[in-house]
Amino acid sequence: MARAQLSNPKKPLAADAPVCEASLVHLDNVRQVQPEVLETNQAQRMAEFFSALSDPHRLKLLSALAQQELCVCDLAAAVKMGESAVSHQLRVLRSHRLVKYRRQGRNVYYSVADDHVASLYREVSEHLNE
Amino acid sequence: MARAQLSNPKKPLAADAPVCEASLVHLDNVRQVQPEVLETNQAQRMAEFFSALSDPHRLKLLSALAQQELCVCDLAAAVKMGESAVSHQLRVLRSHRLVKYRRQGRNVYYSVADDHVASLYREVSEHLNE
DNA sequence: TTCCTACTTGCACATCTGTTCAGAGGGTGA
DNA sequence: TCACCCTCTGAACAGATGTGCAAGTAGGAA
Repeated sequence: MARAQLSNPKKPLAADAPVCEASLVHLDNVRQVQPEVLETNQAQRMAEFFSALSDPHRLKLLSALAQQELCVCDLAAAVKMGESAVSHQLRVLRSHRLVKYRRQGRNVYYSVADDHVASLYREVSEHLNE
Repeated sequence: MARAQLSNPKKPLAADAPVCEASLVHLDNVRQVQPEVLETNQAQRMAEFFSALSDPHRLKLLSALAQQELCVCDLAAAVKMGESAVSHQLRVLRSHRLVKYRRQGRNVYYSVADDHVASLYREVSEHLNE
């Protein structure tokens, strides 16, 4: 998942330190933009979310689950992965609430958690197909 | 970026091989879902795109650029990163067409490339704030 | 109970990622 | 031309990720 390397100890850069060695030129820009920069916590959460979607196998799993509820071994067969790998990846999706699951007898059935995934999917497809 | 480990040589799994050792139970499901599973190439592309957004620093950079066009050293100051690191990350964003840039004198000014990013941002915020 | 099946988890390993450092462009102005 | 500034790039490193294996858990059947 996304790394927890948010605090960069090097280059502390006081709030009004000069930028680019000699440039007072752009200091205004920096001051203007800085308060609008995504907060570290939120950036971290968002990065972790995107990170959950940043693996082709997980995307395949989601696309399969978007069709219908499936148990782990069916998923493994559908996307041609080992069951262990599927289980590992489902845990990632689960932890980001991208899928939900229910146990029925010996099987665990997974399905997509909500509609945001579908919207995201559409957005990205659009971007990629330009 | 996302790994290029899409072809898994283990567990080849012929199209109509039995699933879950003994289960003819779910074979129908697998057959039904399999053709709808995201194609490997597209899954790969999509994963790489999400991967570009899966780093908190890159998200911060984008949020800064969403405010206004900025040169590299201003960006570095705004998100408190080293300039080299910023340059490396901008390359990632650039290669996924999330930002565009123009050279003006000694500076290179970056800005967000299109509106999809904003939409994505909204979608994800919504999901995360539930 | 015991066995079997479906799934999960811990570990080790190979691979990938993001950072810093050092140095190389590329452009400006003297 | 040169010196300087801004930016980019390659190498090396630490840390993270995904996989298979092997062991473990949970539910159902005998």
